[in-house]
Formats: sequence, structure tokens, C-alpha cells
Amino acid sequence: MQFTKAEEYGVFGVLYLAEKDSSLVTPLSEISEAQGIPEKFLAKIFQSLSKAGIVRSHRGVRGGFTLSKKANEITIKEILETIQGPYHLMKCVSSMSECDRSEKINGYCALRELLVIAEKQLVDVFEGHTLADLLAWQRANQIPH
Amino acid sequence: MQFTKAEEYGVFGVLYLAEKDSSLVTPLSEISEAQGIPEKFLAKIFQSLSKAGIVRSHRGVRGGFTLSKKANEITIKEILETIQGPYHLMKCVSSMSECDRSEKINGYCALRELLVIAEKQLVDVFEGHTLADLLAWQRANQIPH
DNA sequence: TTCTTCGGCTTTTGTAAACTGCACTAGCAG
DNA sequence: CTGCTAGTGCAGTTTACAAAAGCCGAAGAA
Ligand code: SF4
Ligand code: SF4
Repeated sequence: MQFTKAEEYGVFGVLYLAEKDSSLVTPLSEISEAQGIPEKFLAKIFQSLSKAGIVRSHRGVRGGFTLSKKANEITIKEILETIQGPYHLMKCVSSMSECDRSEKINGYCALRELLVIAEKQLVDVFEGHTLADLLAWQRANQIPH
Repeated sequence: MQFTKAEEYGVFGVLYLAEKDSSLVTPLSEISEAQGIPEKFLAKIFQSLSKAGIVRSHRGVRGGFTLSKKANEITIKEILETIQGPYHLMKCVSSMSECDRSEKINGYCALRELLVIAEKQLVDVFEGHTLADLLAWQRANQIPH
């Protein structure tokens, strides 16, 4: 269970928007270049974010993206789940029917029990932090250039 | 960041040993068949567990494996980390030098900060539970055959 | 010695992540 | 209305790693 690049790129892309004045429309090419992310890859990620209502797209000349909510209303969990779907340590955590060894476990799985607990701890962290939190940390700790 | 089959197999393999009398030497073939795990794959997993001192191997006729500690002395974290190495949401969590975008983040990464917090929550769950806990849950909940 | 079971290493297979490309569409500027 | 620009949608490629299988050697019991 590793974080994917898509998730990392998504967070940094949105964070980049959050750093600017919220009325500024920023084209993908700028985000892509500033953050060192392959443009077409980022495009796909932002399409998902756009559909999920996290960012708003503006087409045409001088188009681009803006945040569609305030930074403190966007949880990290939202971003991550939009990009890669519900986050599960194992498929069976979401529903027991996804268990691929059901005939071996005699109706109960202790490992799954533990995974459910562990996953909740993890997701709670992502749910409990918003984009504004990351932004605040960054402003407090990043070396001013 | 998904759990790997190797980890799942490892936990169930060790759990299978824990279910039996600790003096019983159990061959890989039995574990493999009982748990429905490819034998050579399980062999590789148990080799790691053996080196890590979690199980003890016995070669020759009527050989096999036994637990080398009591079930309540084996944490789930131990098992998982033995099989797949230290568990990290992203490489950079273990050491900042693994960051592959270091020139973009200006000395500080807010995402990493969050990942460190999240990972700690996760690992604490695995560290706080032992094989004996899983065994107890299983005995309490599994349908007697 | 001989059979059995683990040990170590190599290779193959399968699948998903990571990235690319192209045709299309919506919107703004002049 | 015309033409450029930037996002949309989907298909395709490449790369990486998980999952599994295979082979031969080593250790140990009988
Ligand atoms: S055996 Fe347990 S851990 Fe594995 S898929 Fe089924 S419920 Fe999940
Ligand atoms: S940019 Fe941040 S999250 Fe990404 S690898 Fe570097 S430290 Fe980790």
C-alpha cells in the first residue's frame, strides 16, 4: 500500500491553487511546470477533481482552474479519494464479499478485523486535515525564497 | 498502498501455526494446502520469517516449522515488516533524502508532515496487536465446524 | 545412503501504475 | 464569425512490481 504519484501530484496541484488568490484562473501548463508534473497526467487528475467539485475548470483563452471551495472546506481525504477511489488496505475491508479466500476463513477473519481498525485510524487523519492546514504548515515552515 | 498477498499469506501462515500445539512441527505443504496458498510462494515468505526469528525451521523427514516465540510476543507489525520491509506510505517518510521532488518543495513538505502522522497511527495499530490477539478473536468469533 | 523437507536463486507471468498522443469541444478575443 | 487557446475524453504505450513457478542444492532423520 503505497501512495501513488497521481495522489501526490493531485495534492500538490490543488495546493498550488490554494497558494494563490482564489480569483486567479491558473492554466494547467503553469501548474504542471511549476510543480514539475507531466502535463497530460495532471490533466487527467484535474478532470477527476473537477467532476468531484473540488476545482472548477474554465475553458477557452485565458482559461484554467480555480478552487471551487475554500481551502478550509477541502479535506485531504476528499482529494485522495477523488483521485484513486476509496482507500482500502485490502478490498475486503469495504465489503466482506470481496474476500477471495472466503471458504478458508470459516465465517470470520481476524485479519480483516485488524485491518478495519487500522484503516479507520489512517483515514481519520486524512479526514481531519484540510488543504488550509497544509497551507498553514507550509507558510510557517517553508524557507522564503 | 494496498496490502500484498505475501503479507496476507504470511499472517495466515503464522496464525495457522499459532492455532496448534506449539511443539508440533508443521510442514509447509500442510499449511499451504490448509490455507490455500501456493506452496513455493509461502516457502519464500517463511524463509524471511525464519531469518527474522519469528518461526523456526526444521529440515529433513518430518520437518517443518514451529513458532519460535509465544504468540503474545509476536506483533503483527513484526510479521508485516519482515515480509515486505518497513511499511511506508511514501518512501520519503523514512528519510527526506528519498524525496524525488526535493527541488520543488523549497525545504519543507506539508504532505510529508501529514504522511508521517498518518503512518504513525497506522503502524501503532499493528504494533499494538499480537498474534495472540488475532487468535483470541478468531476463537471467539469463528463458527465451530 | 536415501528420502524428505527447507534454502537460495532465477525466470516467467500477470496486472496496475505512470505516462503519452490524438481528435474533439467549449469558450474567449478581436 | 473566425481563429486560437485550453480543457475533455479516451486509447495506447511503457515501465515497474507483485505473484507465482521452477530448479538444484543443503541439511537432517531413518
Ligand atoms: S481472508 Fe480475511 S483478510 Fe483476506 S480477503 Fe478475506 S476477509 Fe480479507
Ligand atoms: S515532495 Fe513531499 S511527499 Fe513528495 S516525496 Fe518529497 S517529501 Fe515526500
